[in-house]
Amino acid sequence: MCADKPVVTRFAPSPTGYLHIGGGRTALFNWLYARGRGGKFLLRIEDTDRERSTPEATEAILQGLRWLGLDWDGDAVSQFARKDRHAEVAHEMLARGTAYKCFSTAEEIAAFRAEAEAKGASYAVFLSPWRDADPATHPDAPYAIRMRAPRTGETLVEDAVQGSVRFGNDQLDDMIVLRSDGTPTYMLAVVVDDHDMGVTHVIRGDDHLNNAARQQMVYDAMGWDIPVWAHIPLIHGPDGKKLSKRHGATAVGDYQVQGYPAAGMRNYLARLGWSHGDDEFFTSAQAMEWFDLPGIGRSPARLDFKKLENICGLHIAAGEDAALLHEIEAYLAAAARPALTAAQRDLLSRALYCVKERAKTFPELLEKAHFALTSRPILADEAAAKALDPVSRGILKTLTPRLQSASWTKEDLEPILNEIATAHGIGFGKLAAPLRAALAGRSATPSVFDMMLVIGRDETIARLEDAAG
RNA sequence: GGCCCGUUCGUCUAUCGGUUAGGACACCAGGUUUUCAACCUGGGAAGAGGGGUUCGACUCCCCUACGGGCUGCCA
Repeated sequence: MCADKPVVTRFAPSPTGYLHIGGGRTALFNWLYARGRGGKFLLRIEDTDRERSTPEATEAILQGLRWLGLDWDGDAVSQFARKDRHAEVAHEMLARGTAYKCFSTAEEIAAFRAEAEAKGASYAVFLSPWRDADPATHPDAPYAIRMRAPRTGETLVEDAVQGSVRFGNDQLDDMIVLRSDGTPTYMLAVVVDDHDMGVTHVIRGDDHLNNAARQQMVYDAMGWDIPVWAHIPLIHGPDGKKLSKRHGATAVGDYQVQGYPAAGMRNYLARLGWSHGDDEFFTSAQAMEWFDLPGIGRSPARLDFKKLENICGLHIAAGEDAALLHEIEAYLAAAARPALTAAQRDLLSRALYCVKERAKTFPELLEKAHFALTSRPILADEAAAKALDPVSRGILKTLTPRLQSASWTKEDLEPILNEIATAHGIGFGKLAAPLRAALAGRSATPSVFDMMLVIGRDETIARLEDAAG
């Protein structure tokens, strides 16, 4: 264990697709843990599978991390680029006698497994005949390097989340560390890289819990310190099944396109499988301060979009205007929606105060801010059009002259509108509906006063005259 | 098949042997209201099942059921 050294964590995705939301949470946990302790958060791209790894996928992953605001220290490490070092370690294991050359072919192994299965064997651990072979009998043929794993006893994995987990060594085979083509396997590469990168805490999905036992054997074989393990449960879909495409958004990028704020995403994801008492709504700074391994739960969590939206709404409402504007523009670009014009940008920033508390996502915020972003003539949607009946239009007509001379403050506008309503024997609500329709072309908008203040007197009067006809 | 992990309201979770099992989201009913959002009040809602251990188990142990993971010259 190396618990007292400065913390170094890492996120190690394989670039075979987009950044999965579960991967995003794993990255978040590593980031929080390191950042909260003044440690380092490293990124390593596990691209040793040349068939499936693509540069596009790598870029998609980096993009997802950037959007989530998870910054890593130094440059992302390419695992593939380190293959010579992996091979070097494999040969060192050979020299130490903790690994051996295995000349069994893939066909022989497949045949062994088929036979074992046919006999209904309880397990099919392949025992290489070369483990104890005399080197003099080695053929002049390609060979894989297998680790000489202990055959008896057990391997104890001390996990910060799962507790002490024991594995019978008879369940673990002599895994291959270097393939016959000289390339390293994942089991070797992770260990070598984590060791060389000085990783002290391995926080990853619990699908790797079993792997930890075998990886420990490599650490032992090389005499290296074993990191603190923390295997976190996977995220499931709303139905409790493993999260897959049919659940909708599985990629981090999908959430950006749907307009969720990154701060809300971090908050929600942090709360999924981790808790700090009853705290639900918090900033990333607080999360860094609070995040700890014992707070991580042991059972898989389901995605709950309603709660995600709720948390996101709170973050939008609490957001600082300039930052929100920035993020909204990034959202527009990501969602391939038209960018804001300079005028729209200005209007939106003035409207933010009255729309940010009423939206859970950016598209919703934009819809609420429609009155500020649109321009004459205002097209009323179906519901709004109904509010503009002849009677209402007549009332609007009597309103405009009164607005010409009003000082443009809520204090002054409020009595005027109330007077008009009373004069026509209607409640304020009956007046607000056509006003909303005339000003925004919508039936759900911010307060009519706020809209008037944001777009100003001239625009207000022009829109009312348009609607009054 | 074998090995490993998990199981508290619908969902996320608190509880680390003694609580009327708490909070949040969602839901329902009221309230406020200028629509939406927000907000306020109230409500229903949980320890998978069975054995132990203990004065006392959600909490510790065992079994079963269910869910998940691993079992590759993939990562």
